[in-house]
Amino acid sequence: MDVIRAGTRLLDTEGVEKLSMRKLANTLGTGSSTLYWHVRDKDELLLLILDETLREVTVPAAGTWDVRLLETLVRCHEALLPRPALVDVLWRAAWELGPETLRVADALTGLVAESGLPDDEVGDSYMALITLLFGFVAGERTSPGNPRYSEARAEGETAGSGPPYPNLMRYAPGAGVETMARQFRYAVERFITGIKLRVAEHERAADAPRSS
Amino acid sequence: MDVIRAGTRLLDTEGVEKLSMRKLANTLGTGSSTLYWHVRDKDELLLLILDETLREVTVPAAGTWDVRLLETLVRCHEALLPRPALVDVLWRAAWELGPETLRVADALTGLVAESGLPDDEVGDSYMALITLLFGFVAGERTSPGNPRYSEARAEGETAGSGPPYPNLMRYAPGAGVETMARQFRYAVERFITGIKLRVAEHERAADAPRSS
DNA sequence: ACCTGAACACCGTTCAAGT
DNA sequence: ACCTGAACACCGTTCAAGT
Repeated sequence: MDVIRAGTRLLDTEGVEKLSMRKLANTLGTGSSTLYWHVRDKDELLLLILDETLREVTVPAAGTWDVRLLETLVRCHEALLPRPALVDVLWRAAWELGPETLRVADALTGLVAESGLPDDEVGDSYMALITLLFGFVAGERTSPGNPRYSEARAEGETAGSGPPYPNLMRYAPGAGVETMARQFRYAVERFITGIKLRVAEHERAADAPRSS
Repeated sequence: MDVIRAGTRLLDTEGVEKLSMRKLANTLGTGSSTLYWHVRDKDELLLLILDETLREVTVPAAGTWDVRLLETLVRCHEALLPRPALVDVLWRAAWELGPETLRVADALTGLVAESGLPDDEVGDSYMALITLLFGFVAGERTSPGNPRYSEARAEGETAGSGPPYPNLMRYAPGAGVETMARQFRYAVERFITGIKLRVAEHERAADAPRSS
């Protein structure tokens, strides 16, 4: 009666919309009420699955903060991508998270702090980075490869007198999982660059405090 | 029988979890089946509400691309924040969006393109920015001010031998809507800085093509 | 300590039937 | 063209009762 293992398998094979307490109970050969002895409610079940999912995420020990930060975030992205529904748990649970989740969160915060950013900006940058992570994962919740873009493009072009949304037509990216991974990496890289420049700004202000 | 107006009011007064087709029909004094003559399904209803919500977002005409981009994103954030559930529509609908939504999306893409980024990076940067937008809005879906953090902090400190998650304890930001707005602005500012540095990199490579 | 059946209070959507 | 009632196929959760 390993509820979280069965739940994980159901999540992986069928997707979230199929993961109901009743269906889960069914695969275990019982009624749904039985589950509530093993787990407080559905939220707790998903939270436990989330924590198990993040167990595999290790934090590189060597290297500069920027590459370790990028690498850790990419590993989180890879871990969450097969189960994108779990980001909703992260958003919902706010602070009541499992130990593995908190471990990764703490490590990410520490890496951001290593950048040399002033203390009061570490939280903001951490927040921005996990928001990118959650957002890029969330975008995968309902798009299993979705090729709807080409339809939209075709529609736009047939509507005469030029495409009504020229910038979207011209620059809109494709879909696909390898694209998403690249886009996430690109986003984090640009943001980390932004952090570095911010740190340099602060250092310049500290070196020559009376020049401005 | 203005379904989208009634739906919007229900969404604003009661929240998404209360916005069901049955309850909405109830406030209109009919059965839920009646709604399906006016609207294809619940998704279309939310999509129409989303488009109406984004109508108020205007794009500043004057100024450099960076401040116009930041300002437009902040306006989107302000518009969506009272109805955070609508970001799920954006993620779900992929490309079948309303005209107002596409207008704003096209404007944002155009502003990113103005940065001077190479064409193949415009889409990636646009994606990153709307992911930040969606993510920061999504974070508000279930946290109406949530002050859970102080509890977690207290719990951590009483657990003896120092806090188990030192970085989280030290740098974790507070909650509150004014904080979220500031955090979003901070995130976009850092990312735009990252874009600028990227553009400079490309320009340097173009000016001295045989130096590397 | 663990499991059961039945019930409560909901959902979105469809569809034949009415006016 | 617009609305109705009844039904279908679901949800999460509770709770007295069993072993």
